[in-house]
Amino acid sequence: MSQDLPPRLDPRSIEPARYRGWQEGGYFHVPASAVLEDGREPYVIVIPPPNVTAALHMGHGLNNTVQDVLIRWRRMQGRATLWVPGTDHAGIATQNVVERQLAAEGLHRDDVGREKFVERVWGFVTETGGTILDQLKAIGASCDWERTRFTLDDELRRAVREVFVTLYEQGLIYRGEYIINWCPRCLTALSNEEAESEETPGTLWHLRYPLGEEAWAAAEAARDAGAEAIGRLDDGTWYLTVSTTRPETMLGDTGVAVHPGDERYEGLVGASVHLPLARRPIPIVADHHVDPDFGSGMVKVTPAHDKNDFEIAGRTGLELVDVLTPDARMSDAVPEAFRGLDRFEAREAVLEALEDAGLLAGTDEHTHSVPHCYRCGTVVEPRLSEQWFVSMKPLAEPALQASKDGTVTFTPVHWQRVYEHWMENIQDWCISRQLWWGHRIPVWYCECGQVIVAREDPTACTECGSEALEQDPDVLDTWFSSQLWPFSVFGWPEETDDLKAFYPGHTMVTAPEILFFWVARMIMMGYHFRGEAPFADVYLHGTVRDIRGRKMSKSLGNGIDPLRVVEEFGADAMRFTIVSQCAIGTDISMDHEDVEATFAAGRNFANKIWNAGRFALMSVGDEPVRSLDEIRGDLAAEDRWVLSRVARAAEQATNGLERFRLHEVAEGLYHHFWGEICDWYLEVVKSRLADAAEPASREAARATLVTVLDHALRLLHPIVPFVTAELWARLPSSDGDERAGDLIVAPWPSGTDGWLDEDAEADFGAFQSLVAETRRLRKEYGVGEGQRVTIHVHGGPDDFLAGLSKRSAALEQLARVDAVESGSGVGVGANAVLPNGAELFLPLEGVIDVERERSRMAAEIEKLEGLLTGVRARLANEQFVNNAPDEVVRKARENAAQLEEQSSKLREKLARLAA
RNA sequence: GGUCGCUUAGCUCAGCUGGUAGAGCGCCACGUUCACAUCGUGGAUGUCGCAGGUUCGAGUCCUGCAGCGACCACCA
Repeated sequence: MSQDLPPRLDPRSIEPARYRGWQEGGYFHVPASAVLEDGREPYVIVIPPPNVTAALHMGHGLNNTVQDVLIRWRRMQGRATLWVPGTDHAGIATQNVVERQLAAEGLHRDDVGREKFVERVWGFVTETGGTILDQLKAIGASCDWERTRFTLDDELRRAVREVFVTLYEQGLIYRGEYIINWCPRCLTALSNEEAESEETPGTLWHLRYPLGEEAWAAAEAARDAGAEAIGRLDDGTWYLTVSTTRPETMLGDTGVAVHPGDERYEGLVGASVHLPLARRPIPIVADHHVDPDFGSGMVKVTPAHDKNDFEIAGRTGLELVDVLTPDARMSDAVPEAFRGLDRFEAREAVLEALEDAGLLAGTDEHTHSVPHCYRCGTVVEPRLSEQWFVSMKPLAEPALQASKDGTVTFTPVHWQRVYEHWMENIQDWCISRQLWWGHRIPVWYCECGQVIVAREDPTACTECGSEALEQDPDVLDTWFSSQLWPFSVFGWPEETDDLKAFYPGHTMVTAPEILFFWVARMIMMGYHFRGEAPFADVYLHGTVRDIRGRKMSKSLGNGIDPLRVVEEFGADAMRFTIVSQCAIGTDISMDHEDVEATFAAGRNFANKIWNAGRFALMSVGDEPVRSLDEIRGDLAAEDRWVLSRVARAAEQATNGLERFRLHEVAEGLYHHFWGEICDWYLEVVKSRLADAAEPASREAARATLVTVLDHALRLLHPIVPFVTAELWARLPSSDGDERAGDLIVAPWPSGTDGWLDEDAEADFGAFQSLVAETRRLRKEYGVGEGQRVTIHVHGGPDDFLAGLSKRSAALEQLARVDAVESGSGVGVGANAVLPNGAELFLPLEGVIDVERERSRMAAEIEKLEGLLTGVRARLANEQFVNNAPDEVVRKARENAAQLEEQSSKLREKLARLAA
């Protein structure tokens, strides 16, 4: 059966079928009873749910490969292993997609109305949503698909309601009018996390605000005391200077603030300022927030459009004037000339008007960070608005503690501090969104003024009995439902068996970008509603970047489609490539312009596994092999060596997986398999596997080879599941040791410590260096591959030479040595000293044409010397050294040094040949 | 502005608690005898960012400097 394996691995012909086999075998599914009744230890990962409309990209490839590696490993360890898949409804993102579709038809969401719009989104999501989960199957993700969840499932709606209402009842959710981040394009409030700041070079404009006459005397005194912000216009009016990066908001100024201790402006507090353009009087107030040392020490206060100003207003009683409409145009609160202007047009218009009035004092270059909507990139506007908030401080406490006492760990550990810093400075969370797609806020308003917050939709007012209830039009931030994911997927608030069995989970694998959006909030919710953290370890992997270090993205066109990679090179190749780059704390870089080069390592390795397996299967045949215990006495040194290496590989892999050092695991196993099993063991053991070989030795070799391959395939399976499973299924069984049905549930290698054999390792290591030195000498003296040689060995450990005689076949195979003789050897030849002290002599008389080799070398030396003489002559020429460009002289010197070295090496070689 | 990180072979990066510099890809040469040319064998290439310090010994620890980056906050 193994004979029909093709010499080249064709992933397409094995991967899909193998995956189907796993699914049909039910290997991905684990029932709660496995934990609750059978007492198996669970291992649970909940997937970071991709956006329901997303298409698989390399970021998902990375994220899910890592999860699958961990899942497969734990499953093999015998844990009741569960990976829960699902998707996120992704409020803004999904709504934007459908709105764009509507726009293509010339429609706006208002044209179709809320109900129809939501229907349409559902249609879209039902039709195209979830394809990403199918795409995950192509990369081998062993999720329990029977448990697939969607954040808008009825079950999860119930969880959201329960959490909202409970938090409300506990006073942790409240509604109020505050400055929030507003996206004028998405027309919704955003959380602080959703407003991404970006360093932007901009301008700081200095504006002059005329003072009321009653303040002129104080102004003059302030000016005389050195207050540069105070001045006098041509018409004699006294003014003060304030600065802003958003001049259009000056129309909404309702005051000017100074620091209460600022002596310069003491007499001005309480005075009035004539707000230009708006032609309103506004007062000067004192507030601690103002930094007297920054700028003029005077701040214009725009309470409806700035968070700090809003707080100043709250303390000083300044009015609130909202000068912007939701889509960021100037509102009716401003003079007619500006009404309806877009905020940026208004900026120009305001500046022009101020300039005309002689009230623009000047400008400065000013780089500051400007918040942008994380979904559409529009500049976010701080805006006064009535929204729902979660009071975070009380929730953060246990979640912070969990990090500090190690209940929850972070890898890389660096993120622990970032997490803690954020938790310590946590701010309330604005959770209402002015969208239609999402979890509707479970709050109803009655005309009598009653506010009803309820788990079930109410039919009548609890106060007046009226049935005319209006539900709050807003929906919740997407992350409000995502944060419940670790328990909502198990049916919470029902106390289900799943919940009992699988909560808390174990590992959270995700990207650092959503540490605050999601991870932190899951931990808080876990503590608040379940009394414990939803997972013990947070593994934060890097970002997938292109060769120039740019994040892969659709808009940059620098992405690599994982499905294309699977199609061309196989899922194993992609997984191995990803995992081998997965060093802790580093990003993954891939060249989108040379996809083949990027995945070559993985593809080649998968093919190597395939061929090594193919060869081993052919050599071993179908007959069952003995157990190792049975043939222990017949084991050759190389058998004991390779088993010892297997034991080390297993230990190293387990250790690496436990610490999320996936890159080390991949690299270690790669070397073990390719560098030890393929390059050495298979080559050494070839002759013993031949039909003509001595039977006891052959049986020992067969048993060892099957054991080694069995273990190697198990160790590699989490990373490259397909090719390993394909081969493993074909391994002959060993007597009295029935294999599990499929590699996916074969036991993870452990307890191989008994195979460690330092003597065997030292002994085989000496043999390896002998082979390596022999090969090197052959190459160096041009002894062709077809030419058999005799080598002489003497010195070194006593049994070294004796051991070699048993390996004549291996020496023949590895180094084309047909005889080993003891003693130092005589005549013309090459020699080398091995690390163990033994001396190796390779006679060359009669092997190569020594005279010809000598004259070839001599000729080469002559040629080098000729070149060297030329270069030296040039360097000796002062004119050349003085006049030629430095670069040229430097190169000549380097060249000379190089030639000298080459020539002296060759002379040495010639001398040895002569000896 | 605060915090943290990075700087090692042409490229992408490993190097845990200090002990003779590593991998993959790429490059050069040779090789198809029976697992694999998606292969084998051999080879070349590094003042481990710069400057000091601790040490018998520093890529690894300390200090300073330079360059790059991340996260957070934000003063108008």
